[in-house]
Amino acid sequence: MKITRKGEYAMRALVDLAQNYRKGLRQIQDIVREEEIPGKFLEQILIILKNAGLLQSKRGIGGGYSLNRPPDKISIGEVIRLIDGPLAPLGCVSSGHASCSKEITCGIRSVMVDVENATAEILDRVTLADICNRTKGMAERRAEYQMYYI
Amino acid sequence: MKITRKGEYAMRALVDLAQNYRKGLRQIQDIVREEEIPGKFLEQILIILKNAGLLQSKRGIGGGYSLNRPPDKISIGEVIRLIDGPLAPLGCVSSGHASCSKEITCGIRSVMVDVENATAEILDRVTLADICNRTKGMAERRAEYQMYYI
DNA sequence: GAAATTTCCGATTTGACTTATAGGAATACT
DNA sequence: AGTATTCCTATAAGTCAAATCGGAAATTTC
Repeated sequence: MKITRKGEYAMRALVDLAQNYRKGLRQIQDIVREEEIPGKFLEQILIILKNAGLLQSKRGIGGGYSLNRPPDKISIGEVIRLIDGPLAPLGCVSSGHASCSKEITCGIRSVMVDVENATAEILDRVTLADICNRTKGMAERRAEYQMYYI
Repeated sequence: MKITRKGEYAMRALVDLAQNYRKGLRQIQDIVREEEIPGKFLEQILIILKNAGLLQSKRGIGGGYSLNRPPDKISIGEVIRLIDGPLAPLGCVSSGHASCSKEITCGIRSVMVDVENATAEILDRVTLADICNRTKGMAERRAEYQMYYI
């Protein structure tokens, strides 16, 4: 599995929206300014997220985006699968893929299934809310360090 | 982390060589025939593996390749890192990468570090010998199933 | 209802990288 | 000498991610 820039942008945007949950609608340009993501590219991404039911949107003046579920109900795994596809590092692992000539007896494949499961175990458990907390915790610890340094 | 075709070919070739460990040298064409890998492409891959010390080679008539270490001393992780690069699913996770603007406080990054560690945990532990055993075990179980089916 | 703002949509371009091929040089055996 | 094999470099071809462009549809404001 590879997380593309698209997937990274999606996560960053969602974390941004999670940090602003219940503060009304947030416009693309707000996110662009904060996260330094190409606007037109982000546009496409947000539409995907919206069509998948993760976001809610409104057009026109005063419009924008907001999370359609609480931040603790959206996992990173869900996002990455939506944007970048299956978590498996090898194509033949994903179901419905029949290219592997010796699929049934392929030992390599079975290892990659293990990797996929281990990855899913993590990414399906971590939510946007967790990311916010981690980020916050890190910022605080960093502030402490700065204190000592002075 | 994404495993490219190149990486997959490398693993397949190495497993092939592991299955023929201590049976003398094996030529590119032997592997090509068995594994259905483009010959000239495989050539480049084997050279990389050789230069990294995984393989031993000999030119001319009767030449070929063989593992330079026992199959249980070569891990899949070592191979993938060599061919396809770092195991992290996100660029900013790999050491020496300074592009992430908010690197220190980036919660996403810390999750990806977890994924990288979990992946490495598996891939660095599984060796070519393990793959051979898994493949063998699967083939046997498959044979049993065939028996019942008749 | 006209104008302004914002999301929505599709096509297209650009660039980088993976995949593969081509041609020959170096080496080793018979 | 001749043949078989690995080794090396260049380059073509194909694929896909990343980004841009231009405009359509919806919503609010005046």
